[in-house]
Amino acid sequence: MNTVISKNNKLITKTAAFEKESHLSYFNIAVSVDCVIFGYDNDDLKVLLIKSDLEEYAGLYSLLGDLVRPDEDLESASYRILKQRTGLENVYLEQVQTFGEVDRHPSGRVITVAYYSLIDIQHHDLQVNENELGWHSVKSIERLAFDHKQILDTCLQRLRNRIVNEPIVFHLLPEKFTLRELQKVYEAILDAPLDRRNFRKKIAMKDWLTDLRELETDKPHRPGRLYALKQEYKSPPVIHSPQRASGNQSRR
Amino acid sequence: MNTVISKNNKLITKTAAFEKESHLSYFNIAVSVDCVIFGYDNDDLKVLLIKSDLEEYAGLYSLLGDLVRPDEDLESASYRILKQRTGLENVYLEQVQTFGEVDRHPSGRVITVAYYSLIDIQHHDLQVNENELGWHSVKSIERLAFDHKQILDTCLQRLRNRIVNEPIVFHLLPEKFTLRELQKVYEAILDAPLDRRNFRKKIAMKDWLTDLRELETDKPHRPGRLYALKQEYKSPPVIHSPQRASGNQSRR
DNA sequence: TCAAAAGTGTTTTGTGTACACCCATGC
DNA sequence: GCATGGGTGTACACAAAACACTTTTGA
Repeated sequence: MNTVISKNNKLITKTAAFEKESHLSYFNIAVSVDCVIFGYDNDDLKVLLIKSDLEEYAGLYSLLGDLVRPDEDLESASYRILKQRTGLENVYLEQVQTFGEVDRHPSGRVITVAYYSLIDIQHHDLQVNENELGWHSVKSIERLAFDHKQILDTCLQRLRNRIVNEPIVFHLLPEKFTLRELQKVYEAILDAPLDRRNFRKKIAMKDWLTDLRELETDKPHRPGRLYALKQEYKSPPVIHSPQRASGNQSRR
Repeated sequence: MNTVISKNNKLITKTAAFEKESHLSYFNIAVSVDCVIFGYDNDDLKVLLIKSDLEEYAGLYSLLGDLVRPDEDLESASYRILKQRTGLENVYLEQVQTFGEVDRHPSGRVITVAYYSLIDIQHHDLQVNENELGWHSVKSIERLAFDHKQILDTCLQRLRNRIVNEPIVFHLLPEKFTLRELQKVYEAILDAPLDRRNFRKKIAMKDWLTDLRELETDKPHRPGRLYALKQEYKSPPVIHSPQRASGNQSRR
């Protein structure tokens, strides 16, 4: 934005300071971030929710979010929430969409920037159950506080689109995993069964994995090979969620 | 729609009221929308820009944007800008991403929600040139005020992804058009040449068009057939930009 | 020896891509 | 009759999808 149109439509050059003064009255919209924190456990895609503390939504759960502070970036706010709630620092985070309907929040005008995040549910040291914070099966969720059901649906759809071409589901898994485990993650996210041979072929083509030449243990059946994501794809978390083209472009 | 919540609104419980009070100091982030308004003319993708009126960015152009008012939705703000600047009301609009770095705006903390829009450049009745408002070839743009170059790039990437599967480029064209004109729009957006026969085959497969059984006129060569987008795809503008799956899903 | 899952290939179908010739029109 | 773009089909390569049997392990 540059600009408010002056009444007489003249081009007025002004300093930023002046502009700030003249628009102080607009500075009364709050900005929050809401994080859809996905985890995977027991062949099931989960999301981290907390009991809403607003009476308007008594009994309903909501996503984890907080107001953005004036001196913090949107991503920083999301990482702050993730750290607070899960104790994790290096997580995958992607901005999805901003929800800003006038009446979406009963406390006043709050627009919220939605992020989703993928974490290894086994691996965090979070304070689940404190404040009725806990994991919920995504499929079973029917209502949430605010417009959070819509936000969840939007983020889930984005996740489904992303996993096809981007090596990100690995954030949900431990370091070492079998192809069966990987397939089950995909099936849980897509909520659809996949053909085993075709799945393995497709994953092999992506060339994302290293064969660790180890076998899983303590399974009551033939053990599977263990794989890990190749180092080059273990990128640091995405700081500024980029647009990704649907094909063809370079990889860092 | 309710607007700003009054201080003594009964619906606000202690908790909500307390939350608002305790966070009043956070209510000083401004929210803006910025619109990347695309047009198509002379085989070239254009974007509508205005000379920045901030001294910090003297001489640079910027996107069209404005602060969001406390009582207006994000989309409403975008439509307001579009109406103001182009006179058009029923335009295609899609939310893309929100940019919120602390220091992205010299006037203070302003986070901005980026939208892109597609309009028929011939058809609007806009006040171009007033305030140095005008169309610029997207390819030629090297710098913009603020982070607007990044916003433009992000929106362009989104547009490129969308046009493959969604019948939206038609918003850039007049009602009737030939397949050559359509192909040129795709080439301009994708910035790549396309094979004519393959292009026609692909468009035919989409089944988006009606053959009007008319020919273009006044061309110094064999006239092409005129087509129009099928009525069922002439959807009203997208109010709340949805997530679209990348494949496989049903078509209305 | 049984239960459970691992591992593996071939065929068919559809899609993407490369490529060349004749046709209709205005000038 | 020539310049300009309109209109069309085929062959190949590759990816997606359907589909079944043998192997390995622990209990």
